Amino acid sequence: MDSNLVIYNTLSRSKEKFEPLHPPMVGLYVCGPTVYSDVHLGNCRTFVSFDLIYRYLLHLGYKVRYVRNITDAGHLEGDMDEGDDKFAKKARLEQLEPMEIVQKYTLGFHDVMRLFNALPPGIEPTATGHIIEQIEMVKQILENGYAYEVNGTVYFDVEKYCKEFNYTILTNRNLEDLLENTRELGGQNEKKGRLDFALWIKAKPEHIMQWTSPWGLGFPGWHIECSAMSSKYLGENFDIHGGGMDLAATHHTNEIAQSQACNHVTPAKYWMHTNMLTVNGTRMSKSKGNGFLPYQLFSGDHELLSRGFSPMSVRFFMLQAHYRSTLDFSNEALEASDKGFKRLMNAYSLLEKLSPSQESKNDLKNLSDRCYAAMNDDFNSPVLIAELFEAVHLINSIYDGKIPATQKDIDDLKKLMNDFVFDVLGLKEEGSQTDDTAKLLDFIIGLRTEAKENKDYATSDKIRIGLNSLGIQLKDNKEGTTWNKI
RNA sequence: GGUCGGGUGGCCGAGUGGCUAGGCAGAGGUCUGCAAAACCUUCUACAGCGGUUCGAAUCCGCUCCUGACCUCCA
Repeated sequence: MDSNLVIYNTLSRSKEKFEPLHPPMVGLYVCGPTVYSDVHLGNCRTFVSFDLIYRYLLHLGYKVRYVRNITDAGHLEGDMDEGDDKFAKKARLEQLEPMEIVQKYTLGFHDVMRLFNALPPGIEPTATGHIIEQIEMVKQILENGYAYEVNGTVYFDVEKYCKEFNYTILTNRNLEDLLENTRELGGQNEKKGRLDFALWIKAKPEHIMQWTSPWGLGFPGWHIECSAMSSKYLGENFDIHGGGMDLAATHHTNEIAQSQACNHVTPAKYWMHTNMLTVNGTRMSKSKGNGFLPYQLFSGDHELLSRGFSPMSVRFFMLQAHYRSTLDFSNEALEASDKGFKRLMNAYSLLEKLSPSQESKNDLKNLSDRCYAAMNDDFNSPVLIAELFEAVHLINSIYDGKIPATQKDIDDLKKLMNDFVFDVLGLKEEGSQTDDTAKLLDFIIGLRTEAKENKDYATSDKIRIGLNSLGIQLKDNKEGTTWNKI
């Protein structure tokens, strides 16, 4: 299990050789979605990025336990002192039970992940299913002296924590600046320090989601759920913790503090953060209202889109950028990716039709090595894709009879494409045709070939153009006519 | 205001001291009844100004522009 994988660790702000704590096991925790509305595309990018990471770790032979939570409780909205729960609020608006909201959007999230061909995590714990664990953790933090209770709410004592630990270790911010510049929250403030955050929040009587605790009826703070669930399933110290970059400064910073205060150990060895998806250079986010919903993208039902794009084209589009770079979203960029993706898949389908030669000068080992080198360099999928287009070029040339290839070359190419296109990048062929369609098309193509042989080009063009308008593209080659969906 | 990132050809995006990815689009050609596809060729950029160096898109400095976080967000 000695891979040459190098991972960028936010903790050190540098690339580090990946050495799991207990090889060949790898513990991977990713902050999942808050299920009070539809996932937007920015969320999807993060989960597609971690799907790539998960898939590559699996491909290398690691036994990965992948945990991704569902936040379905206690996620505060707006001012902390109001103690409003997002689920309860949305429920009032839609006249639904909070758990109906949770169920609806959890199912929607899973549907979208399936469309993007993202592997499901091994464990997908919910915050509401782990109230006891969260309470236990809060109790331990209180016992260790890093928290205090005020009127049924428990706060984490950041200033005390700072005396012993580096609170801003993830983002390297200056503590005094933070103290000076953090917005003073309005209303009567119960907190001792401005940076203190809630571990447990007292619920108002009308609050629907609430649980009994040693501090009365309430609900957990946002940050504690990830700490409780990651340590439950992966241990107090595990390999990789991931999430969107926007979580680093607050959520992950507080997770580290909670784990330190509770278990006296930093939770994860490697912290990985994926960058944002932007629209016209600005971050796509729920609060900005410029987020795309996945179904809008698939159907083309959005003012910025000229048409719909398939989930695999979008996945390919995302993978053409590195996970730590921002990716700007535009109709034009999607068109480009869509064509590139189809070209890649077309080359794959040609693999079955190649005829081998006795000799060749192809160096498939070298190409394969370059593919691994790309992925080993912090999961550099854009470089991997560039290498795969080398393979596309080679396959096309072999098919055209311009470059000879032995049967072994062809087998190696198949393995390369299967390994990287399907297993690692997680792409798949779309719109799989039924046998009936294929038979039908073979019949129609036969008619057209007859027409062509009779030089009845009016009929053959009519068939070609007609099929084209139905989304079937015909291609005349030396050996005959092939077709593919546009 | 503080912290951390960016600015790469028509577009998207890698690279991060010399070998100057890749995709899409554009141009020319081969093939073809036409078309498409494929192949070949071509177009060849690193915000600006200085500096270091034999050599810089890559390192350093300054300037300009821009993004994220600091407040719920992947």
